[in-house]
Amino acid sequence: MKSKIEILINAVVDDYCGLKGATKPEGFAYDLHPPKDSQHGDLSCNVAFKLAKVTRQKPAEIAAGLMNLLEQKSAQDSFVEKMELAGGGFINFYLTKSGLGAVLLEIHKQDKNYGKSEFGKGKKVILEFVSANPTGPLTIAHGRQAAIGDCLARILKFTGHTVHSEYYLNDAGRQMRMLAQSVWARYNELLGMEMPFPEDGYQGDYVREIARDIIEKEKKDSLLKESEEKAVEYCGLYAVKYLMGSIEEDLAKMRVHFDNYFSEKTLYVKHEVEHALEVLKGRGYLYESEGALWFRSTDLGDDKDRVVKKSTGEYTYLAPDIAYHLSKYERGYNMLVNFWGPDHHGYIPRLKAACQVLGYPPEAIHIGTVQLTTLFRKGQPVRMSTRAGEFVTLRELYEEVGVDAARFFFVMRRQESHLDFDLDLAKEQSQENPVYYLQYAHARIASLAKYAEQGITTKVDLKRLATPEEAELIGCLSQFSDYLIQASRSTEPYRLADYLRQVAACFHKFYSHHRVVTEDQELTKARLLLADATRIVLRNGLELLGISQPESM
RNA sequence: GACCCCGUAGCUCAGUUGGAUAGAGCAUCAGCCUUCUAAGCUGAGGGUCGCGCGUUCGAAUCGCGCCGGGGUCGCCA
Repeated sequence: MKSKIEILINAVVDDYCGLKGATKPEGFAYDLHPPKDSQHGDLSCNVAFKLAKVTRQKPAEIAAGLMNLLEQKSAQDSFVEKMELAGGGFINFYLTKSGLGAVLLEIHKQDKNYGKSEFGKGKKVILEFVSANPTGPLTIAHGRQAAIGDCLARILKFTGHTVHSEYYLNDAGRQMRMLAQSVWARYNELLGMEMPFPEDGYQGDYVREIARDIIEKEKKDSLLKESEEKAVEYCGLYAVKYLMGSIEEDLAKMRVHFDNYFSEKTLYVKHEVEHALEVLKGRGYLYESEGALWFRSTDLGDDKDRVVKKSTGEYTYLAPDIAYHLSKYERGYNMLVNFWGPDHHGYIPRLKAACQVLGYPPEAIHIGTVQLTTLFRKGQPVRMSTRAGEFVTLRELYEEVGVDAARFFFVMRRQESHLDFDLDLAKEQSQENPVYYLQYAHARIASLAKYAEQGITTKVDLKRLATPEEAELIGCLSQFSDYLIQASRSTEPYRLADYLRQVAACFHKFYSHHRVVTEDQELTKARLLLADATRIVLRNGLELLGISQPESM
């Protein structure tokens, strides 16, 4: 219904501008959505306010002019009950009951596709997230990034983007060497050899487990016969394989999907780092100073130029990263989304600068951080320390609270905000737990199915859905696609979680005010259709969040 | 010192990118199950949207300046 009114308004705006001799600016936009207060109709439009700047008139005056034109055009339409001027320039639409309820037929028809859009048509997105170094198990922080990234991937696909999700695997560099040496040291230790543990080595128990694994499953003590260089290299490769196996298992359990794991090492092997620096050089963004190579990132908004190749001849972390992003560009992706930990915050300007040199327009680059999570137990923060090797892993978390609760809690807040994660609440099967609130609504509806003897039918009299609770619920359901587009545009999946809570709230309210199944067969059919439409929205939405949709609870 | 993020009810947070009288949940208090799932619903109390200017038809939202909290600033990764 909304789209029909939108078409109407667009036509009228054009006419009106023509009448006033004004030109509608490029990208002219206005709002049309259900107002907060249902007294203001079913759909409220602020187009007159927006036009005020164009025609330089008072909003109320414009609104009156638009109303005239609207009345002429919509005389033959049956879905608008009445239109009203209000609030100094708002145009409010009151839909007929069948006009309002028409969305239910649409939902029923589209079913699994309801909410899809072509918003992202033509956008090929490469979505990079988690990218945790394979130097230990995934932590809570990675868990949040994983949940948010995966939800966004699902949402972007649903709104018409082509999406490729990727994990950048840092399998080269200093941290890898350190890991290899740590494992090698533990290997020696387990075999009773004297060997000092590296100063900045990884202390966690898992390092010893990897060493033990090598001894038991692979090499026994044969590494001792190799040269140290070879032995350490072997330990490194084995450790990465071992840890990535564990990481991939965690991600699979969390229902997080990656289309690809991109190895940093291949960038060196294929000389893509040199290639990337050549590209920078060719475009005039590279210079030499103090024996090092610098990227002139200040030209593109960074506050300092950055070294890409040290005077020692080694690359900095930035060099392979530029090469990686060049690969993204060369693989044809025209939109970049990266989720990083908050510690990488200061790194964003330089990479954005690099991406612009590589060919991305600024508006195609979405690099954001996901803030940390603090776990709470019995009202007290759970202490986590990576250094001491005694941190709460992602695995411990989802084994304790379950994947549904973990995913929901991780995405329910704006990712730029710090998250307080209440473990007791997430486990509690009670009214306080927000994830159950949604699932409960779904289960309640599912239990109604047995009352629909011949199934859900669309041959219903929509006029029977006449109460405020029904109108509110229908209005809410009709906005699904809007919220998904918003979530896509802002790359913020929490907006979907928030919307679904609204849907559930509207449904619970409707359900407790009115009986669905009554003696009145016509009313029953109409309400069953409404309930089923709600089920479809909840199911599609929960699926996008990667949360199960129980039939009973 | 520079830059970034945050500041909304006692607590945790929304607020549809500038729209109408700022909303939820928790907590507190008072109610609702012989009828479809009470993991739910209804009602009450609770606010200088950190402070001050400005931009305009209109500001919690945008700009500038303060105050308060957090973070980042390596030829580390």
